[in-house]
Amino acid sequence: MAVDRLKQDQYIRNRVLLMHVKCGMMLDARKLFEEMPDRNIVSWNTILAGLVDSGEYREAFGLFLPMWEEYPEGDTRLFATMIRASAGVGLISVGKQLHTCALKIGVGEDIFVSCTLIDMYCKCGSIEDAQLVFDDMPEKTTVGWNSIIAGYALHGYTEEALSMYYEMRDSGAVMDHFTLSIVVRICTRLASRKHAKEAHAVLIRRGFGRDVVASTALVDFYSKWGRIEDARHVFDGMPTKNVISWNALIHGYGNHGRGEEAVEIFVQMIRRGMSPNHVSFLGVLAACSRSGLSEHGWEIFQSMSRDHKVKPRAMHYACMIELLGRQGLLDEAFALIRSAPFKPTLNMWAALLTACRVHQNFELGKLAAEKLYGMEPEKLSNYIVLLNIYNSSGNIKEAAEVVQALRKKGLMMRPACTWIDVNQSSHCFLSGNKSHAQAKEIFQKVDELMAEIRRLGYVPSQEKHLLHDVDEREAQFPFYHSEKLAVAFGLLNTADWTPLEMVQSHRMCNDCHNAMKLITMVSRREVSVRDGSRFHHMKDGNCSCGDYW
DNA sequence: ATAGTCACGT
Repeated sequence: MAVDRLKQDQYIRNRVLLMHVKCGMMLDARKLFEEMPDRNIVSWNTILAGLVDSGEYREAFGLFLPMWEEYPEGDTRLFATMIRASAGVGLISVGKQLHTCALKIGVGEDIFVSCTLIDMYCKCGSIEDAQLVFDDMPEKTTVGWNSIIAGYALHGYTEEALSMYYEMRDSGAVMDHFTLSIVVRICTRLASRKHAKEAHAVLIRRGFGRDVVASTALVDFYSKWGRIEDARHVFDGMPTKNVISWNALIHGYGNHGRGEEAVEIFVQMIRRGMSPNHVSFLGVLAACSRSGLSEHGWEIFQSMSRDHKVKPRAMHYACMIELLGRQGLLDEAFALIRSAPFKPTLNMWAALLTACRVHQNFELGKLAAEKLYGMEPEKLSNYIVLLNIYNSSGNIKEAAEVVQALRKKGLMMRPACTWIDVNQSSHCFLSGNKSHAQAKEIFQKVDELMAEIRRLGYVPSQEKHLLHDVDEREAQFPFYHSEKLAVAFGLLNTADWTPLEMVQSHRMCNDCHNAMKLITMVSRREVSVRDGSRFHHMKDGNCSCGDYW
């Protein structure tokens, strides 16, 4: 009788512990755990999982050995949790050791352990080890597939990730809302709408249309692929929305140059009682800057810490610097940099540099560029920014020196590339590259287009662009930049009036931007170009970016 | 009774 009572108490104490853990009340949870007279394996696992969930990895590792001493036969839950902790700290050596131990004591084959191992190896950078674990799984479970697919996507192996998804589908494995969320994210990074539409259809058919995460992924997808109305439609149909959903839509409107709507959504979000986070502010401030809504921008910037307890970070400052920069208020922008309550960051200098590039202020621009160069000489993007200003100001000698320095450090520069979706398949173009089957026609078409737009007053730039082509000398001039090849290819292979949609790895150069706008006039086509951070919707000779990018 | 995989920004 008394034993039953004790057991019952232990059960209740574990439930109370779990409740605290699930509510994130880790201080109380730890206290409860330490004061427990009768800890069992469940108590240990509960507290450990809680610590890992809240990112307290050090504390979790501190409990690992004491627990193992108490239960030397090992436990699958314990190992799954600790492997998750090593993914959290990003230490593959720790994860490997746990993997070895798990195998030794015979819990390494467990499905949960295998799945966390796959995830851990992916997050720690070894997709090969993850693949080995996956291959060894006697039965490929849904979570196993999800983890390996997400891993490939995480590492930028987008095509591989997509083909693994189809492999999963064909294997008869059950797909869940996790799978489809991952696939939508993969589609977001691919130059094809076909797969995403299919994923969207599967999602609805399988009854995951109401899932917050999958729907948010769709909102992001449609907005990144130029279908902001579709994004809005998905968003409006979501029964529950969280901060991330709102943020996706705010960023979507901002990226489409529709600042008023971004602000409207932002205001609505607050009205509905949702607390904006730093990502929300990033989106709405960037939107204000791009649409020239400087008053809204300043008001929101000031409301951050005043009303919402969100401290402006460097990127928020960078947005405001951009906002000033667009208005040509370069000195004010410089003053804002100096007034920041922290050391100015790269992004802030980069924003100033862009403003200087557009407004042709090379003096301040050079200062910004040198700041950047000095701050993180090992970082590739700094060289690119510096290269940009040298390219833009025609300083080919300095640009070449930057490229030299870059090579010396062994930093790899990826060639500029543009994808275009034509007749449901995606084509990739590299600047100056003649390997495409239609290369001859394409180059000819570019020449024709250039001649046509010259009549509209286009003057080809004489600048050289080392960013585009480090190795191919003949393509150093911007005539055959990847975006020009892609647009020529699109015009050749689609019916009149078909809008052209392209994605590229890099920011368009001035010359391409100019040429592209004029091409929309001579060809009577709409062209949209997306780079890493914005859309250019071009029509009748104008661009949605307002010539500032 | 306790465990694993997903979505927004840089």
